[in-house]
Amino acid sequence: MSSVEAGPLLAWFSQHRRRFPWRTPFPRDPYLVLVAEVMLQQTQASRVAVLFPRFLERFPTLDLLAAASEDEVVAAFAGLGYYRRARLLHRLAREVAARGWPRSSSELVRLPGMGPYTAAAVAAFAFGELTPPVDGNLCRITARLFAVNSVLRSPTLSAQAHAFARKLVATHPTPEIFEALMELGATVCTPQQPQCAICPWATHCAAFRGGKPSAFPLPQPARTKETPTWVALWVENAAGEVLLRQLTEPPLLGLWLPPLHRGDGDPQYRAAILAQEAGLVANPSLVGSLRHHITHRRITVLLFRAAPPLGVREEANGFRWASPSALLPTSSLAEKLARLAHRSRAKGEAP
DNA sequence: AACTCGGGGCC
DNA sequence: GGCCCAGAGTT
Repeated sequence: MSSVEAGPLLAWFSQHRRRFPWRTPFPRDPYLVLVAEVMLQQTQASRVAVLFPRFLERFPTLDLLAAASEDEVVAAFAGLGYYRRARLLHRLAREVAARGWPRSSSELVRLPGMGPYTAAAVAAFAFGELTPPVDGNLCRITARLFAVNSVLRSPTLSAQAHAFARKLVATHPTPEIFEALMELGATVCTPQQPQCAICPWATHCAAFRGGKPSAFPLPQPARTKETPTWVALWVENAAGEVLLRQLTEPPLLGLWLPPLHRGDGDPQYRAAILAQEAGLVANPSLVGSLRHHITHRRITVLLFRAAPPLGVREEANGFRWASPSALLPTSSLAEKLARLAHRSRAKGEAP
């Protein structure tokens, strides 16, 4: 590990640091660090930068988050994905509101939603602890610097990354080192086409000297991919409300969406089943399709439209009417479906 | 150790 | 298209 030193990294970071709303001076407000780090789990910073301010406006303090209902918290997470994070964040807020903040990573890691990475990050950025948060960036940098033949999230590579960061921070004892490492990984030592020409450590990097920096870490084993077809039913009443149903199993468990049929069979028949379950007599008609990706699934959604029931605003079991702006736990899929429904209506297709 | 869980950005 | 992202929980 030898000649790789923190100095060049910190010098580079001082010139190339990106501005993010959670990057306030150290030590940071633990609540801000918490929300940012949970959102950043498996989510690119540019994406979090869009939704982080909205969430903090909705829940400015940990006590307000703890006082909210779980559904309100999940609704504020809409569009971020991995909604289990929102539920765990809510549980965590209630524990901390009741008992106060643990200040060490070894205690933080026992809280819901806090794994080794997030606990170390909160401890470092909010409380000054110098235990390295080991994330994908640090692991990738470590794999390249030392030509480690491991896949990204293997225990062996994580251990080497932890040891490397610990040596670095020993010479410059500031949590800024950890943020600089992540920034280098996110903007220079990137997964594909790393920018070795501007890397402060290129001359010390085994992967760079070997000529193929992107060969490290080793590629992940291929995932099996599914390409299911879902059927969705769009029903809008005279008040402009849309019929929604809560999903009772993953994926998207607990979220409110237009009624979905996620089985197999003839699409028109599946749409008729949805209409029947919703207590509708109208015959659904196809209005269009869209693609949606979640984890290893590449989903085609066929959207059908059906007329609302006349008169009474009935809500069959598990269904409810809601205006598009209603604060319900939902997915970005809901917005895609709404856009498709309104496009098709604008083109004059039959309701 | 292997799976599951969203969604978007980037090639 | 395929790959990956400031991971954690469950089996």
